[in-house]
Amino acid sequence: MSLPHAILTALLEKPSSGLELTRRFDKSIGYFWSATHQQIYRELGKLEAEGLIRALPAQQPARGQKKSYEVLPTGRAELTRWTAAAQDPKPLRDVMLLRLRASAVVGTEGIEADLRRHLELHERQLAEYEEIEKRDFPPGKDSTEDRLRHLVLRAGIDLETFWTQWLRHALEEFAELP
Amino acid sequence: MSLPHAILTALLEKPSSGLELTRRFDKSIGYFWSATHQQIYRELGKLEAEGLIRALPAQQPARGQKKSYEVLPTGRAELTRWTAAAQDPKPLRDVMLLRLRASAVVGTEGIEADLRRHLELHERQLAEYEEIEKRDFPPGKDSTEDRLRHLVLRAGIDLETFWTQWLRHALEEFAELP
DNA sequence: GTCCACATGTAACTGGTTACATGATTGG
DNA sequence: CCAATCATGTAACCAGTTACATGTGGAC
Repeated sequence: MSLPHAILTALLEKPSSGLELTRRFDKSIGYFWSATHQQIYRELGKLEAEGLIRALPAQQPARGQKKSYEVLPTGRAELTRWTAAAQDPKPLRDVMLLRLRASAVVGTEGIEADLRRHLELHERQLAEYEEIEKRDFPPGKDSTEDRLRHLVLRAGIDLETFWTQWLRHALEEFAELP
Repeated sequence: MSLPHAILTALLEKPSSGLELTRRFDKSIGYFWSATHQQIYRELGKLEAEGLIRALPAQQPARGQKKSYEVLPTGRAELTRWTAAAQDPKPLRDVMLLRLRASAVVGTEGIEADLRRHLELHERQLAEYEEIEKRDFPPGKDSTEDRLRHLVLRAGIDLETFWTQWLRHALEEFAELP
């Protein structure tokens, strides 16, 4: 039950239409909560039906016509409640680790190339995050909002750093394998 | 499509019944691919229907009777194929980061306590992993299988280390917030 | 007028979660 | 014989994914 709250957050930052939301998810929020346009439209419908958001009065009708939404007070209240409520961290689920474990049983043939490819992907992601940090959080800016957003970006940077380091370590191990 | 391969791996390590698998998932493999007994039974049924595993001939019938499975050659081949095949890393999805981002909009009331709780949980998990490392991977043991399994455990340790450090950093930031 | 990009949606499917049902075995 | 535990399973639901459908408006 997190997608509706991701949408509420995005809409509070700026009222938007479904496609605008999709685009913004591809950027900032999507870095830690991705969503496709189908998911977003479905969820917008539900949120409107529940009275947490409403369509901005402009062009009403349906297909092909842009429809923007804004958050209602009940929606803000729900987001506030959800943000403060305790939630357990989800257990890790990682395919590469599973494959590595499987390779201990069926052999390591072929997996090394994909480890290398993943390393490249994570290096690219890390570079992108560091670019954003340089652009959006130069030293000195420190409103509460900025500090919180910077903290989230920091998690992304540190996570990608972890992966690149671990993947390099893994590749070294592979180089030594008989 | 990873649960069947997680099960194949576990069954190759040791033929087991559904409940035994569930227990072993709660330990080793479940640390990076968790599954409930319902999922496991469903998947065992599918794998048997596809001819990748078979029930060990012992007691046949149904409810209440233990039923153990072993992997057939086709199953091993499928696992080998899957392990070597390239797969893209899944984009990150983390609720706590989303909540932090939301708190930049609706206020930080209440979230700090849960950050603290998560820190404790991750510290406990880290301690557990380090215990396993001390027990199962003392310096010197280094068969290929051991090295691969150690590599996977290392990822768990480094990930939990990342989370504890990041959460401590986050709590320090909160302490400084106006 | 036709094509393409923009924009909103529907439908079917897959995988994971939650709640519950049922039979077998064993210790008291 | 009864309760607890072991063991296998069903059903309903929810969220995310994939494929496709439909309408609008502007560029050429």
